[in-house]
Amino acid sequence: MKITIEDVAREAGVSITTVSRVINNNYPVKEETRKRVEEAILKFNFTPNSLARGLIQKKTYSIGVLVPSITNLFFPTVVKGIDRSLKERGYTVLLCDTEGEVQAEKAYVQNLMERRVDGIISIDPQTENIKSGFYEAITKQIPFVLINGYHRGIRCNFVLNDEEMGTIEALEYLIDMGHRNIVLLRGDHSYSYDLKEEVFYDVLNKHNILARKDQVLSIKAGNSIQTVALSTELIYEKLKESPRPTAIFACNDWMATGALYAAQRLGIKVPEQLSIIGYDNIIISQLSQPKLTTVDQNMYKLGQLAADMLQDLAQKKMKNYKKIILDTKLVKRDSCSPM
Amino acid sequence: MKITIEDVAREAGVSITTVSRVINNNYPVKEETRKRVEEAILKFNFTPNSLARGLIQKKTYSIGVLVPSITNLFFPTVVKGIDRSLKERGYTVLLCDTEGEVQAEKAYVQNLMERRVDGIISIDPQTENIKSGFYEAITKQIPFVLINGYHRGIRCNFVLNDEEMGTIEALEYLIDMGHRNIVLLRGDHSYSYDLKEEVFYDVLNKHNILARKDQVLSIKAGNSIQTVALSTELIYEKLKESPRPTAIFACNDWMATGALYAAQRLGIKVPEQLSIIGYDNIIISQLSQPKLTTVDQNMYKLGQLAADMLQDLAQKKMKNYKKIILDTKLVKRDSCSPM
DNA sequence: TTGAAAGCGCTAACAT
DNA sequence: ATGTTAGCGCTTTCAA
Repeated sequence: MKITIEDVAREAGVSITTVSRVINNNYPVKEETRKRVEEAILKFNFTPNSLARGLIQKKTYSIGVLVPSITNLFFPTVVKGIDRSLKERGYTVLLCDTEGEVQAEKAYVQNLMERRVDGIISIDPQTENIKSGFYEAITKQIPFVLINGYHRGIRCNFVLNDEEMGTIEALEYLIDMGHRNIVLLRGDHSYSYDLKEEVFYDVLNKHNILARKDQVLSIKAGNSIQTVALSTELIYEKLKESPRPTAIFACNDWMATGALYAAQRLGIKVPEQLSIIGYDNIIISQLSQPKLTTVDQNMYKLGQLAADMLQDLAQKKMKNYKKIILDTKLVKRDSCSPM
Repeated sequence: MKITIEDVAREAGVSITTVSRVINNNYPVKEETRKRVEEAILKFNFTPNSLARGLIQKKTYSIGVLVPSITNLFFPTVVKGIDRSLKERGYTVLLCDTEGEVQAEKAYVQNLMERRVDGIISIDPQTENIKSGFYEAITKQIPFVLINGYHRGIRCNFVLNDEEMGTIEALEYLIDMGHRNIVLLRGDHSYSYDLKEEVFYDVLNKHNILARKDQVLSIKAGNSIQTVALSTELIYEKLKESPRPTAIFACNDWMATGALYAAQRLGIKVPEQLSIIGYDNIIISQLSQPKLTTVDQNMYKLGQLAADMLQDLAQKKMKNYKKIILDTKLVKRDSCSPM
């Protein structure tokens, strides 16, 4: 049988109240009594039951984190940011890998609420669950923060990357270097890709560059190792065209890597004959040769800020819905050069 | 105020027991009554408190997972394996990132025990905590499984990679291809590196190849993006020697990538003039050109098996300490060739 | 400085 | 098929 506070109290010859006070160190206890209690705790190897405590205090010192997939290179860093920020305050993370499924996401949230977590963070949530009002409803029930994802007119707390600015900056960097024939490489469907494509047309227009539909290329699997091969093929064909594009803006670093390989296969020199720019600044962007110029999302900070916001929410420091928009940063490495 | 089972009972005009029965669906309830209860639950948006349930049932449907660092490319896949296996049974993962610190590891375990998790899995734990008997003690208190790490004569449950066999297979693959001047590239300190170095000497001896000390190269930061640059430098110098090594066995894929870059910088063709073999089969091994031949650790399966073992432990299906040793597999790609 | 007792929200005997 | 009641292990008034 598991040792309880009562066993300890009996052993030490005090009441359970006193034992509780020793454990929590929240009320005066005579030094001698404390010593006796501590000895009993050690003797029995007593481990307080935090379920019982949570039941009373209505606080579990745990928070739920939803991720589409923990094996995606993007998310572990965000989780780490959350973890580091929360750990200092004694919180533990319940990790929920939704596999990007709408239903799983909802089920996990329900599960977390039953577990009475003190808050929930959802990273890159399914657009459907945002638009349907599901997350708006959750926001009314529990401290809740969304990282990235669709957010137009949504009454939730967000920590966002400024994907718009990031995209603009990257494109104008290319344009400033004289590039006019720029290809946008994107994935199949996601709010983020749509946004970038919109911005792509806007920026080109603004600079009086004609943007043709066939400059936008889209691949199926957008965010995994397969993306590299798919991108390689698509860009390989594209680079055979004449006139040849002089720059490629890839919606993430996998795609950029694929584009790089396509160029190398064709003997096209990067960056001399072709500039490539990625997005996300995941670890592989530092691994290719040349290293990829890319847009840094500051994933770690994203997590940190979300965790901090959750704390504010829990302490009712926030009255309204808040959106924090985080600056992106163009990381200039070796895959871009002037015409 | 939070809704409780009592509010629901009152609303539905039944006892709390009946509500409990509807929620858990574990005793017969008249169809009409059930309907009334369900309506009340919906009306109040009632979410059962799993802390209260856990307190009674002495079961939380949660397990703790310790990782040295979730941003290390190796661990997310293991975690995913655990998660997938446990999710089916309704378990949730408490993720604990120890940053590879001995004390943090112990503190997390204590924390998890207070939370009354149903079991704990520790991935690549600190050798010190194994040798000190800390984990042996834990094993007596709660279902507990270690993934990898030191295990000689330790009374704990293990799921292990057969690093010994993996190393032998890799080295003999090189030797069979005629290589005699082989370099071992390893990290600073870790049980795993020591083991591989031991095996290295053994295998070379067995094949009557003289193994000199200066064929073993060691770098500080062994398992991150920095490893690449460090390995590049070290191997760059080594490859300038004469006679030049014809093959490199790297203790992980970061190191192998670094070695590959060193060769490329010197204009040495891989695999024609130099064979390189990695270890782990993390995602970057598929990204380099040529793709790396490497030893697959089957990280996903490692996680799955640990989760399964935990279940057996919880159901007392296991009487003794068990060690599962998982086969590694040599993944032949494009970085090795005969002399 | 310490203790007695109520109760957190639920499940599980036991009754009916 | 449903209800009554006794806890699960702890914290927190309230009293001494």
